[in-house]
Amino acid sequence: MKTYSISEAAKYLDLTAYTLRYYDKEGLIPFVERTESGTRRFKEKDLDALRMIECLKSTGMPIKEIKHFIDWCSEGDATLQQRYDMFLERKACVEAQLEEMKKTIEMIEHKCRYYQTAVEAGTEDIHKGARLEFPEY
Amino acid sequence: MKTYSISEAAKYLDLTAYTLRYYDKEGLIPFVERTESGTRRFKEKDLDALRMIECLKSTGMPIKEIKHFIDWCSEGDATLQQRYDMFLERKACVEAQLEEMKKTIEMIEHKCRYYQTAVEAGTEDIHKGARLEFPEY
DNA sequence: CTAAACCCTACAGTTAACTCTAGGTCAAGA
DNA sequence: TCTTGACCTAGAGTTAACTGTAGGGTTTAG
Repeated sequence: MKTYSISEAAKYLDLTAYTLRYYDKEGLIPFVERTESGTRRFKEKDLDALRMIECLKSTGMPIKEIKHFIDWCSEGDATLQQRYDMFLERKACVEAQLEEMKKTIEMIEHKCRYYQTAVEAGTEDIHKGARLEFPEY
Repeated sequence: MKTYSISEAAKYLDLTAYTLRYYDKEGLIPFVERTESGTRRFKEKDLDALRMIECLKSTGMPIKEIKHFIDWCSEGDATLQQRYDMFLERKACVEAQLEEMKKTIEMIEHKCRYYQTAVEAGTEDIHKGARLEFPEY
């Protein structure tokens, strides 16, 4: 079965070897095995788990909470409900973030239009008389 | 014209007074005026500017870069193009984030289905034979 | 008039998530 | 054999963005 060194794994995951050692120290990847001399060997399955960790991280989940999930995984079927609840909560969280992001895009696009007009006119004064526009900033 | 104290402003913006003082120290809100005795008074317009700052922050823009934008605003029409470019870049950035978030939601939803089935079955073994499913984590 | 509840600054402390250094081991090529 | 490069650990350092403290001034309700 093909395995990867820490720097190869880092490259595939777009992380650094430092980061992977840090994750290991924090208990996120207890399943990564070592050679006799102590070198980590990452399996395909380990990379998949790390992709899941990166996914959770991208939802804003702190590393300590991700560790709880990893611990639950090691504890087996007794923790299935916790893990299910966790993912439901993550789903709600990320969907809320999505809504926030839509509002952000609205505001940014508004500003793009504002500045496009201003650049064309050569001055911001063109917006000074507008009723509900942001005047500056 | 109605104005707000730092703690009132903090309340409306869902921030703390500490954070507003910190933003001031970092040069994000040079436009906020003071009373004779040195107390900050926030105008409606200042709150709008702060909402824009929060918007930029939510796109992942660091405070030092937001300060550049604030500086450009103070420099007037000569910096319109920079500001326009900045918002175009923010737009691209946040749209990329949106795409990432869609992938994240996909993965999380997959896990929700995975664990729902497992909880119903009382064991994760139900997924052991699946071809392209993640086996664990 | 006084006491509580604000406000201020300067600066120290915190937290998360890395990031790097020092000092050492190990495996492969010239 | 020797040297180069990748690996290891422990632990220190960094960075961003707050968060809190100490010491002092001001405003307002009773």
